[in-house]
Amino acid sequence: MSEHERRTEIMDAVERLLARGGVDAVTMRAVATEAGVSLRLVQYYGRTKDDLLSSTLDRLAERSIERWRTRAAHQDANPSALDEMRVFLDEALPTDEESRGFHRVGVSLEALAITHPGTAGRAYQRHLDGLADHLANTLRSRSRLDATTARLLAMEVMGLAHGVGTLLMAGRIDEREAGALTGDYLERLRPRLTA
Amino acid sequence: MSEHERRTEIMDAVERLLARGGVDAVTMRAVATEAGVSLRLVQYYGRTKDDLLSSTLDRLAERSIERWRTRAAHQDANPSALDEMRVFLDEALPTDEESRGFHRVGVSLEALAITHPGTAGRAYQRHLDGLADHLANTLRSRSRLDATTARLLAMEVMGLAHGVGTLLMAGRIDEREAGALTGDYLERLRPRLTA
DNA sequence: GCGGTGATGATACGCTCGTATCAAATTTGA
DNA sequence: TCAAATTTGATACGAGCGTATCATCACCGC
Repeated sequence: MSEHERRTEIMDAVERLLARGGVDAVTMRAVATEAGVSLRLVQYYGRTKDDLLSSTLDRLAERSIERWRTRAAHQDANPSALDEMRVFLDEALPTDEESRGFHRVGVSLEALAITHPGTAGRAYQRHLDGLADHLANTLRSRSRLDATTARLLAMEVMGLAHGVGTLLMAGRIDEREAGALTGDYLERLRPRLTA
Repeated sequence: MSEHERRTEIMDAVERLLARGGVDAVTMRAVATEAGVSLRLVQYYGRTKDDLLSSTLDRLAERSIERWRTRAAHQDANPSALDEMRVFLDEALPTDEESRGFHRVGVSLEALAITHPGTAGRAYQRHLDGLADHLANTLRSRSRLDATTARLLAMEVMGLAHGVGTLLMAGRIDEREAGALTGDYLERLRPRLTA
């Protein structure tokens, strides 16, 4: 097996552990077991735990942007800004096991970024920045918002998605309520995007 | 010193540690050092770590509701629903060190609730429920929203506050931008609350 | 005065963690 | 082909954790 494949396999194991139990579940030994290799191997490819975590997180950040972009591409050929926001919110809300795993990663990463602003925390900030750029660019190209307003609105939608996602996962609202909530939110947003 | 005072002092130490470094920073030994007592004493009053954490978190949840309510009481004698939401968002956003500590607690608690739905996680859910009830009641008494809509809007505002707070603490937006963001959000909300 | 009951302190145990060490196996290049 | 380099494996080490144990101290009704 090539070096790159091995490394990919190990990072896959890290991702699965992250999605299942958050950042606490990622120990060198757990990664080894999950990947079906020895502890030494995890050390060999990941050098240190921080290295392993932050490279995995970088890969995950790229994937989360890609995920939303490809989903948007499956929509209408020329979706409105409101449509794009709707797709983003639908995609971001943890309604199936995969996106719940995604949200679990995001939340434990968020905690890491805020309480231990080190290597891994920086990966979360890159994640947020990448997502915000994409959202803001989308808004600008599909509405008449200026750059500043678009960026702020992108942040608002991201914040809402994160917060409502947490309420959903904590069982404070159910999936139907989350849909009604975002639907109403988007209706209030409509005049701002079509003006 | 009475039993109750000792217990209070130890819970205070837990709160300070929580605000400073999140839930990871709360170890039995760290609590002992922070409170200036011996490890044995922390065990004596807190029985087990889970007990200590969840009782401290319950106290904190009550305090967070109280905090917002007293702040709202300092406003106009008869504030509108929109005013109340504005006060809540201002209060919830982590703009000073105290509210940043609060947010740090909330975030690491959120992670705990989602990845380890045990004793401590349930305290977070009580926190959310208490806050949501208060917000929804406020909305109902000061607008014409029906109970269902009011509850959903309360959830939306809570979610937004949490998400935007995280963006603020992660340094993705600054305080001025957060103010502009919530200001714009509330303006869009106005017709819904005054209709 | 004093025995007993709760409060306090010092220390130990068993576990898991990240990381280091050392040896064996495998691949590689001239 | 064979020595050097790379890759894999088993195990050890020291630190920090939650918790348990055991001895001492202080108070208080009698």
